[in-house]
Amino acid sequence: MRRTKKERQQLLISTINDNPFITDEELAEKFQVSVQTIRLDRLELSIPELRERIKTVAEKRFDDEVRSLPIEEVIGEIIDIELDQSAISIFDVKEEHVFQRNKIARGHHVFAQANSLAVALINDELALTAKANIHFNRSVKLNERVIAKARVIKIDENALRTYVEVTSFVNNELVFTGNFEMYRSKNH
Amino acid sequence: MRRTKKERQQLLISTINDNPFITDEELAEKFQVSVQTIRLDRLELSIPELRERIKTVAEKRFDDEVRSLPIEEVIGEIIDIELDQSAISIFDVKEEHVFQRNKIARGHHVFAQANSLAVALINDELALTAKANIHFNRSVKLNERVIAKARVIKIDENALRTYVEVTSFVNNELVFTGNFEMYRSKNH
DNA sequence: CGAAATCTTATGACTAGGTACTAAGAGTAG
DNA sequence: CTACTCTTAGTACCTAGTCATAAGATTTCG
Repeated sequence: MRRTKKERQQLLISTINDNPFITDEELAEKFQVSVQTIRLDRLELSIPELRERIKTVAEKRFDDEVRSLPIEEVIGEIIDIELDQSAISIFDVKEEHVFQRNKIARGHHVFAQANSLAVALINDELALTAKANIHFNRSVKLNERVIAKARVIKIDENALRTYVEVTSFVNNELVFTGNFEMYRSKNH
Repeated sequence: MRRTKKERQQLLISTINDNPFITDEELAEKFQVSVQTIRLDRLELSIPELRERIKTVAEKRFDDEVRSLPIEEVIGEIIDIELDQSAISIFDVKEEHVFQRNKIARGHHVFAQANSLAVALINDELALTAKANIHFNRSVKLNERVIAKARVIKIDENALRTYVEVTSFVNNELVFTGNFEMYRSKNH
């Protein structure tokens, strides 16, 4: 035995882990044992065969793609609204909204909450965002609840524009401010 | 012939495209032709076999993970990137991204593409949006393809800020511009 | 030391999901 | 009717395995 069985199996785990695309034959070559030994090792360690490993990696990617695509219709739940005046929504930050690495919410979700609240506030069937000036005051983390408050600042009947200010808080701490210039299709 | 060859092959392409995990046998069943016909079709269309397809999907995921930002955290598909310099992504507007009434893309999706591109561009493990100034020039509609181009304008080493400009186009027509002030954790 | 236990290797039969090639029948257009 | 395309069938072969059995090699223990 060049290495003990235990040593080899430990190495096998980490080897496959950082390259799931390796075949039993390559592993046998690498560890200078027979292919059968590698197969027994995999059996003992419950490591699936190459093709299954690849499939798992591929499926994971596929799931991620499907999951990351749709941002729901309205981001956050509107709990109070007075058209053309003010509105409030809450948004709970979950796993799917944060960067895996540091559990900080991706900016576009916080923006999306504010933006969709601004859209909802406009009493018009066609409300679009024309411009926005936004500011992320502090980062929002996993499991925090963001409360966004939107307020109409000005309505410009001629230019068909409505100006909305949105401020978002976590525990009364300001995390985001945004000034939205919204387009509307009809005079009010 | 239940369908013409052309029709079948077109359907084959899209079927495999949205489920690369389907076998020839399942395809044969689906199109009510023999397995051999499916194989001839794949040969003509240069569509690789199931295992190769799965492998490609898996490898793509693997490659992406190695890069500075995992793919599932990006809205749109990054097709070109030079860290700290420029990047390009494409985003196809689908049903789930538009207002039901008028089939216009919700602003936050266009923003999300631009914002996540700006994040990806920063060569740092912690890149966050601090501020943004955005402008929606014209509305984006269902089935349009948005091409976002991001460019680093300035890097402020002291303030740990990187300024990124993103311009998004549909058929060479400007639909969105955004100026992002990005926070980074480390000096470059 | 020798038997028992563990570890390693070999062998054979079988599998999925194919490729590559040959052959033949069906349907259609000129 | 012939020529051609399209479809189906069948064979041999491939990879990267599984599963089961058997036997050799090595280590451990009494």
